[in-house]
Amino acid sequence: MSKCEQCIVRQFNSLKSLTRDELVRISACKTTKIIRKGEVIFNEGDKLNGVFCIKDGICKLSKLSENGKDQIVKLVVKGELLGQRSLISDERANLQATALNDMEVCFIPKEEIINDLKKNPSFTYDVLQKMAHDLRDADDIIVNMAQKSVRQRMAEVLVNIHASFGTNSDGTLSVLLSREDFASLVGTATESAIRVLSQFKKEGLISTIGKQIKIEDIEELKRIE
Amino acid sequence: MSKCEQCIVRQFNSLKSLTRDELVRISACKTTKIIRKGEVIFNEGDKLNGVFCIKDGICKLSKLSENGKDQIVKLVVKGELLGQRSLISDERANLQATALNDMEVCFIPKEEIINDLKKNPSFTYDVLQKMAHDLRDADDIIVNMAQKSVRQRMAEVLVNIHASFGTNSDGTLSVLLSREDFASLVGTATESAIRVLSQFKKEGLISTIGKQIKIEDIEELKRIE
DNA sequence: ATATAAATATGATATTTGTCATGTTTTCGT
DNA sequence: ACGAAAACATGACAAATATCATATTTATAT
Repeated sequence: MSKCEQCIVRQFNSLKSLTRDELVRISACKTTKIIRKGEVIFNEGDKLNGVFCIKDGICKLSKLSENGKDQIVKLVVKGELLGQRSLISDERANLQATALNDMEVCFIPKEEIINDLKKNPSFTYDVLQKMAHDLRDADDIIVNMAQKSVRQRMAEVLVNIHASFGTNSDGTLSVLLSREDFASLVGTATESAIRVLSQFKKEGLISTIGKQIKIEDIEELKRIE
Repeated sequence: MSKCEQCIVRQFNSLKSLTRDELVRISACKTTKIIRKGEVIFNEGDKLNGVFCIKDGICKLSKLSENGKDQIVKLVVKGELLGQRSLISDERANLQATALNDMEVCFIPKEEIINDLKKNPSFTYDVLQKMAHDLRDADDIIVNMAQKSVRQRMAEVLVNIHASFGTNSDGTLSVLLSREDFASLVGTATESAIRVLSQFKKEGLISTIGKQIKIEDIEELKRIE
């Protein structure tokens, strides 16, 4: 099995602040899992007994609303940790995590990592900074959801995905989402999401290759505010 | 000047995890301010050189959207800290803080507290737990904003204010908000907020004494989901 | 390869919400 | 106590969005 000390993914998340000894210990008890596209990593209400370090792939964090629709709260990619909020609050998961493509994740048991959180201040501070950043993002999303139109939110979602996750060699967005996922990110009905995307296409802001989306005029998309 | 070591408010926030020595040091350099209702404590984009500990009163954290409307993200009351997120991220304030009634706050300079944050793991862990909790709340608000109607959101706002901040002796909500503030919490136009509140009144879910609101049927309000 | 299911797309219509206009009530400074 | 300003309230209408119906295209299992 691969070792955490040598894992490049670590550089992108808070685990980089662990000491060599801590890493060796964690490496010894972690388990690696392959998760197929569409599989649920954990569900709302699940008791998480540790955190997941995403070695490869991407997933969505979503929550089911009373109206029966799923709302995506965040996309989490290779390099990031999953489940740390629940671990820290010592609560059951508030969100569901679902793989958007095939993933490879390492599971680190709670007991191993919670100790480091309480003893290694630079690790804790790193996790704290990450969470402060997530909170800022969440606040901004609240304002957008409350004050912007579906068209504006869709434009922002496209720009953000482009900025955060980049493109394939043909210029299409590297994260492949269904129209339903787009709707769930924007917070609208699937039909409305499809309509807005069709409109963007007509206006030459995006183009499509199959279900892949390519951004053609990012400046104009950013101007939709 | 009053001393942090003896301040009861401390028990309600992360400062409770500081050692006696740390408290004495902080107490010596803090400054106490009176802030009048309606006054801005800090603005979006301000560089915060410390955190505020709210000794008395309540304020709103809001953000101006491009459409010119303010969105309230959170209400912060007596006992809580203000500005900790910006401090940790080392960024300018993302939100504006405005007093909703007369307040008394203590300002603790950044240099004094950041050191404790990096050296005292139990303090850091406490701040981390607080932030994890805020993040969960924010995620839930995102889902509500995206998926629920104005009527549902208003009902939730009323129930939450009732639960979090309680009532006066006559049963009216202890936090007095303008209709505009209600609109800004719900994420809707002021007129729409007024209309929904009028409707609730007609239905006997709430009653009003002047601009004070009294919840008459909380179970039915909770059922509006 | 083909049947079947799922995802995408679009029109018609209903519902929700925002905007503008206007009137009433409350608050506040002098 | 009084007048001006702000906050509250409500109607009429416009705009945004959801819902339902129904094609069409694409993916999937056998």
